Amino acid sequence: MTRKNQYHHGDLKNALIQAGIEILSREGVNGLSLRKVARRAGVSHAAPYAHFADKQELVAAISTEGYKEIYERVYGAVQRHQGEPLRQLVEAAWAYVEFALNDPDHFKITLSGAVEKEKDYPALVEITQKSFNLVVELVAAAQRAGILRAGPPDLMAVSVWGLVHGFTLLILEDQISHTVLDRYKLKEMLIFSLDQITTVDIDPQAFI
Amino acid sequence: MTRKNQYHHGDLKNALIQAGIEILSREGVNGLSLRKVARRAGVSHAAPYAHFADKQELVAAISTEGYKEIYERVYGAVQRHQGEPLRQLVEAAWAYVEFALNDPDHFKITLSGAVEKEKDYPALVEITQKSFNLVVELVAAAQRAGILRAGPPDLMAVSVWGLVHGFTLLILEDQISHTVLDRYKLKEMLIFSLDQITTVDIDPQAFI
DNA sequence: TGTACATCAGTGAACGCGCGTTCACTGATGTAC
DNA sequence: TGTACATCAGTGAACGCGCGTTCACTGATGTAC
Repeated sequence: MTRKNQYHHGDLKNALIQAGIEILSREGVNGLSLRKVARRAGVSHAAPYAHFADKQELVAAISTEGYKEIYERVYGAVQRHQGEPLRQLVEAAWAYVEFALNDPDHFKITLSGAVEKEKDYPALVEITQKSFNLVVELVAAAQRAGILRAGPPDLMAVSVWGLVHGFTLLILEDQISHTVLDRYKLKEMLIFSLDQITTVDIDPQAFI
Repeated sequence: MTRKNQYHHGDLKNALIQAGIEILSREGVNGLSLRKVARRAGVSHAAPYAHFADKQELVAAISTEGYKEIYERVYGAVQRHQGEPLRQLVEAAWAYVEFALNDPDHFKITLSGAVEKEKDYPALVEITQKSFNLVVELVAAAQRAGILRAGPPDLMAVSVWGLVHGFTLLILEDQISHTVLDRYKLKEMLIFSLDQITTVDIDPQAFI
C-alpha cells in the first residue's frame, strides 16, 4: 500500500500475496482472481506475470503464507507454555482455531488442497512438513507426560490434528446447529473435544 | 440419461441434480456450472430455470441430496449393528468416510457451506438436523453403554463428528504425509482415532 | 563523473472463453365441454 | 369421442461480464568504461 507512485514497485511479489489475502478476507475464496489481486496492489493486470507463472503459483504462495502463519501461531502457543504439556495442547489447538476464525477464507484456501501439484512448490512442501512435525513433537511430549495414550506419534498427530481440524471446519462452514452454539463458547466446545482424547480431566475454567 | 427424445422430459429436476453430481465427480467443485449440468442432462441451457430459480438453488438441491446419502449410509451402519454400540460407532464413522472417498467433490460441496442462506432451503435444513440428531442418538447410546464418557450428548456429538470430519478432510485434501499414509490403511487410522476418544480399547482386527 | 546500453519490471490493448441470466418463442400436454 | 384452449416445459438467440493469458511496448535502473 505504500510507495505507490513508482514504476518499479520494489516488492511487488509480496504485495501481491498480501493483496490476495485481503481479497480472500473481503470476498472469499470464489472472489479471488489474478486481476483483482493486481488491481488491489495498484498495478496493471499483467504485472503479476513478472512474478508468478500463472494463477496457480500465486495461490500456492498464498497457501504457503497461510501455513506459515498457522505454524507461527501454534509454535508460539507451544513456546509460551513450555513444561506444561496439557496447556500446550489446548492452547496450540486454540491458536489453530483462532487463525481460522480470524481469516476463514485464507484458512480454507490454505487447507483446501487447492494447489493441485503441491510437489511443484517446494516452499509449500517444506512448511507443511515442518508443521506436521511440530504436531508430532507436541503429541509426543503429551504422551511422555501421560496426557495422551501411547501409540505411534505420527498416528496420534493425525488424530489430534483431525479432531481440531474437523471442529474448526464444522464451525467455519456453519454446520453446527445454533441451538448448540448458543449454549457454549467455542473454546469450551474445543476443550470438551480435547478432553475426550486426553487421559486426564481438563478443567475448562483454567483456560477460559 | 433415458427418455432423451421427448420435448417434455418428465423428471428433469431430478435429472439435473444427478447430472450435477456426475459433473462434480468428473470435474470437481470448480467445474460445476449450470450450463454444463443442462448439457449433460441433454437439455438447453435455459431449461434448468423452469425448475430452479438460480444456480444457488441447484447447488442447494445437490447438497440436500448429498446429506441424504450420508444420512442413509450412516443410518444403515447403525441399523446393521443394533445392540453393538462400539461397532455402530466405528461402522457409522467409516460409512461417512467411505461416502467422502467415493464422491469427494459431492461430499465437499455438501459440507462446504456453499449454500449461503441455508435458511431458504427447508429440505436442506431438515436433513441436516435429522443427521445431527442421528449422531446425537448414536453417541448417547455409546455413553449409556459406557463406551464414551458422560457429558452433554450434543457436545459429544460435535466432538465425534468433528473427529471423523477432520480425519476425512485431511485425507481428501491430501494433507497427510505419504510417509504416514503408506504405512497404514485408512480404516486402521480412523479406528486409531476413534480409539482415543472411547473409554474401551478397540481391537482393529475386529473391524478390518 | 558522464554516457551508452543491457536488463528488468512494469503498461495497456487484445484474444477467446464460459458463465449466469433473460426473453420472446413454440411444441406438447391436459382439461372443459 | 372430438375439439378449443389454457398451461406447462422446453428452445435458441442474445446480453453483459470478468476471467486468465499473451504480446509488443516503454519507462526506470544499474553497470561498464
